[in-house]
Amino acid sequence: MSQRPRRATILEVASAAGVSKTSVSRYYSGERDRLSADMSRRIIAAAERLGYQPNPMARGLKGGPSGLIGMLVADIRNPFSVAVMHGVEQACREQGLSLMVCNTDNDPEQERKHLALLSSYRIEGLVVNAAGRYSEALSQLADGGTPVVLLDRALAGVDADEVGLDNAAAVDMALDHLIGQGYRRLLFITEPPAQASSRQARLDRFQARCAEHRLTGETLSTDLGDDDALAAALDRLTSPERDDQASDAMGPAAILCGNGQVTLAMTRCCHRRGISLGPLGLIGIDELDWCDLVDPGITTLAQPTDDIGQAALNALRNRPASQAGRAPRRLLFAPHLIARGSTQLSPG
Amino acid sequence: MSQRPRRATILEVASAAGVSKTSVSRYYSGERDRLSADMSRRIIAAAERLGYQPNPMARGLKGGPSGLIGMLVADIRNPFSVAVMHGVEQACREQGLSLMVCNTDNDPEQERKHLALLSSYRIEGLVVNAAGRYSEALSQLADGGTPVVLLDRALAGVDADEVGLDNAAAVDMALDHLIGQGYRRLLFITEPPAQASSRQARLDRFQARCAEHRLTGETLSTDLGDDDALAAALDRLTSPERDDQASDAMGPAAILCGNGQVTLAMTRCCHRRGISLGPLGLIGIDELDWCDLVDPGITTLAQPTDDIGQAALNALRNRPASQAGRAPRRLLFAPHLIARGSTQLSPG
DNA sequence: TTGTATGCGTTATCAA
DNA sequence: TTGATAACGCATACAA
Repeated sequence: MSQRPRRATILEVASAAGVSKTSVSRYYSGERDRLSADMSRRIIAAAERLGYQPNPMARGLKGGPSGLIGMLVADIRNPFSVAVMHGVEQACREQGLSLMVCNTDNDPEQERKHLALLSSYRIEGLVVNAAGRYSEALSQLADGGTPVVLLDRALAGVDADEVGLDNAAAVDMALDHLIGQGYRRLLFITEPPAQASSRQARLDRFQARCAEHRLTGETLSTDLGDDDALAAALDRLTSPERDDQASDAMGPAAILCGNGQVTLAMTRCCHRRGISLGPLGLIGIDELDWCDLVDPGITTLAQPTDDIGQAALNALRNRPASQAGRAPRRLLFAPHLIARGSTQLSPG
Repeated sequence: MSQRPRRATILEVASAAGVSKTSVSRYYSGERDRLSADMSRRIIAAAERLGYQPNPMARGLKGGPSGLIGMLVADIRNPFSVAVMHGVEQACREQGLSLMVCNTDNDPEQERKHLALLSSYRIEGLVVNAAGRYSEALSQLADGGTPVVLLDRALAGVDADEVGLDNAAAVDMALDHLIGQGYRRLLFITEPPAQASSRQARLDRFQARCAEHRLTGETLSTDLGDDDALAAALDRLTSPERDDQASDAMGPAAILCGNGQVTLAMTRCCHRRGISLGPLGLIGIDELDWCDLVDPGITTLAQPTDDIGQAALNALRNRPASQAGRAPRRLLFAPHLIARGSTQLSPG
């Protein structure tokens, strides 16, 4: 409709209200109490009429607060990431902040670009859940004073707090549950650990605890791309034809899936091969929509994603002014066991 | 590490390189060919050393291209939205654009805020998948010349193209499939149609086609909040105790779920009540991770989400300069039927 | 081919 | 309590 739909500027509002632009600026900078009632009235009237809204770019140029939080997500299609993002978002809303999300799709180049963008938009904080490599750009941002929180991964050389799952506790819970249910031969499956510290942490803990308990604890690292690797591991676990000893004597077998993606891939693999769960144990880290729906129900360790998201934003905001030399904080959350049929040896 | 981690400015690069800032600006504005080799070399060296990167805010202030595409998502936890977002993102990457995503969580206030933000960041286009109400802010943005594409919903009064599923074709496919499989009593379940035009379109088509075929075609609109509504509808459909006529004579019953969320809720409802699918038909619009995993497999109509995402970005970019009076384009995509056990009357 | 000067919309500093 | 003016970092018309 309108011929000149360009957004009104502070100057236009000022002249329309018959005041100086400084006053208008003050009004929008939260110094309303320092303006006379009459002035406030005229400003708001003019602004209303012109549909004025301060331009964040110009604002940002001057260095004022942007009210912007950024979030970098490695894989937007991972339900866990989305769930946490939702938590961050809720927290932002409560504090009147806006959240901008960039998906890097595990592409370092994208990560760099998005980082540069967010940084130049003067975000007041950044939640990062990106590829686990060291990032020069990220480090620069953190050194530049922008609070950074690492989500679900640690990154050496970057001055940032960490928020995520208590991986050791999670693995312990999984193992205790499996052992308590009578499983004795364990297999841990993970996506490549090099890409995320949490994967490595879970893997390490798994191996340590298995050794402690003197249990057979094998591990498989795969990118889930080829079903064959999963199938092979499955065969090894389920077929009792082993050289060393009679595996039956060693008791039933169970799989611990390192995250939701693995749980999906593994469940699918079992489903295809007609392997029924329960007799073969299956427990996964991360709760998913469908875990109560597929056959005996998939036992999971649910992460408190909302809490994690909230904590991430809090860590961003409550950070002590002087960071120098301070050891990064680590906010770890315990998971919640949801026991279902897939870890029940005999159908209840 | 660095004491003065503030990002380097064009001026600093210029003086470090011993040239004027204009030349540096030119270098970064794609006019490198108009600079002498020597100058280019010095500029890039200085920029490299200082880690210089142009400030998009300052750039944006002047009105240059921002290389930014915005996307508004109503519910980030909806896998369909995420899948489309991924498509948009891929397309952006190919064109060297950055995508910023804001989740409105179906909150009009959030939508308004995010819209204002994106708009002020001079986005070159906006993909909107938000609540289906008319939005003054959105309309203003579109009138202001920013290309807008409506995703999966129409919005009267907004000058924008539409991209999404061919809802009529989808419902037709579903109905043809169900009827072909022998189902005769049909129930369509949708989330509140008022919130999204696509829901209404699917509902309308369902009713029209059922009338055409002289089939019992009931509908249920629910927000999925209470399981009871679903359960009641289920009972009505499955229990043959009806007043009008012997329902058995009318043949087997099937449910068409209006989207993925409905499919999930309905599958869960059936699962809880021990109703086996197949004998009760179930088909859902939207393919989901777990559809091949739960009991007989859930038949779905998969949307070509990547194509839709691509098309959305294309619509944004290839838009004729003068929009005035032009009827909005409508880019509709046909779904792809994935037949599974849930629409097979007798187990194959 | 290179440089100078000006303006983009806002906030901050200072003066009134 | 208010206003004039100088930055902020960059692009661009214009001059050299």
